Amino acid sequence: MDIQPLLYYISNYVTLTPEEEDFLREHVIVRKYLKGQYVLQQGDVCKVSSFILKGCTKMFYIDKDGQEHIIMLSVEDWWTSDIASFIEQQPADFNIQCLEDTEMAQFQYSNIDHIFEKVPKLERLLRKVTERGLAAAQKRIIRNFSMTAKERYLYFRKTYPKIEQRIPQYMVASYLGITKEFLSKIKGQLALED
Amino acid sequence: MDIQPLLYYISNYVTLTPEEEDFLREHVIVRKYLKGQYVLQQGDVCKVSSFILKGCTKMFYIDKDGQEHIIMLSVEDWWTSDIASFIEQQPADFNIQCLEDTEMAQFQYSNIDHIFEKVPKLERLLRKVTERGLAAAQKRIIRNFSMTAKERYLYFRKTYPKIEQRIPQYMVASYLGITKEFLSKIKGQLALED
DNA sequence: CGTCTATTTGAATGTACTCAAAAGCGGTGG
DNA sequence: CCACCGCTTTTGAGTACATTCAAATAGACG
Repeated sequence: MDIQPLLYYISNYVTLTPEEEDFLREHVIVRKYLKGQYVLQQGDVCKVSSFILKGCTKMFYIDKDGQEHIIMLSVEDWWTSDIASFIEQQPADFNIQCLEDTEMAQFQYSNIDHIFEKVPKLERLLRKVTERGLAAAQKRIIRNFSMTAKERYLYFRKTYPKIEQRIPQYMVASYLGITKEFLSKIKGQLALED
Repeated sequence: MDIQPLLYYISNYVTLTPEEEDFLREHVIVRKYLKGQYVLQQGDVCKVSSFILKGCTKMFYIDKDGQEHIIMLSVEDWWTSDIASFIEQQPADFNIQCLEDTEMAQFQYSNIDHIFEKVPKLERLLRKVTERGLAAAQKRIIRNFSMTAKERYLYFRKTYPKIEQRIPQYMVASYLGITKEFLSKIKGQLALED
């Protein structure tokens, strides 16, 4: 598979010349992972920032009690990386694991400055993508503060209907910041209400 | 006051030539606000991204029950803007208000593309700052999921000791996502433990 | 069909919230 | 200097939302 979905995605932000597209093709790595494979493990340095061409991943954190907390669920046309580890090249706090067989286009830390220098439009792209990510993270913080678990679940279901169908329920619970048992009870309640 | 603190801050990320510094000086607005003044109000479009030269601000959201939730507390050398509103030029969900007399260096949406075109290093700067902001926001989401209110308060106190002293306790509570009453009880508990 | 994993259900518990009232604190004016 | 005002913090009782733990049920897959 080639990077067509990435090129199409990029065209929503900036317009690349054919030469720039070729340059990009030569400088990103297309890589396939199997379901269950780790793209990054807590403690390792995050060396790539990945665009998902096909498949699905979770980024999660294991806390001191051994509990898993999902920070982010990513599907096609989303990015995934432990950005703190990537920019500082320090050991990652987070894990990234594939929930399906997954194909990614990966930007490597080792040549990203070179890429940005040759094609400044890509730096613009990454800036804009990161800005959106930050805006989304801030709104998520607010939702976690101002909504009940039930409201957050309904929001999730409405906003990412496709994702809910692709992953087990206990992962949705983890993404929402609640236990799997409580999400089950919420769903039970909602079923009664209809 | 001039933009010296901004220039010094920038030097941690990129190295500007004297000409570029002059260009920057001519293209940012230095603006003073009094304590209590709003930099941005929910519903208005966020037209500037502000670097704090001196003072302190809160960015907050008023939910449907009229409750205030603080997303971000900013002091000297921090940025503040409703980034979602700024990048899309859509009505803001958030308010930004000064907690002290405050001076800011402001980048305007209307000429930011021009600034980035003339001094690409500034686009690099803003990309990096945004990346850090995103990394911090993700870690905050995780803290809210994996720590109790007491642990979050201790983390806040340890990480931002200066900020705690500058703002009323009920705002700290709002930033931590708890009620002012409960934070008071946590502090009572901690006082007993020593 | 059996095994493994995911989901549901229930009882007991805990963390944090609501509401109401009291106490503390800083500034202002008499 | 003290009395009062407004605002912030503290305290307490009752409650709500969500968790823990244990057990039962359901689903997926070989």
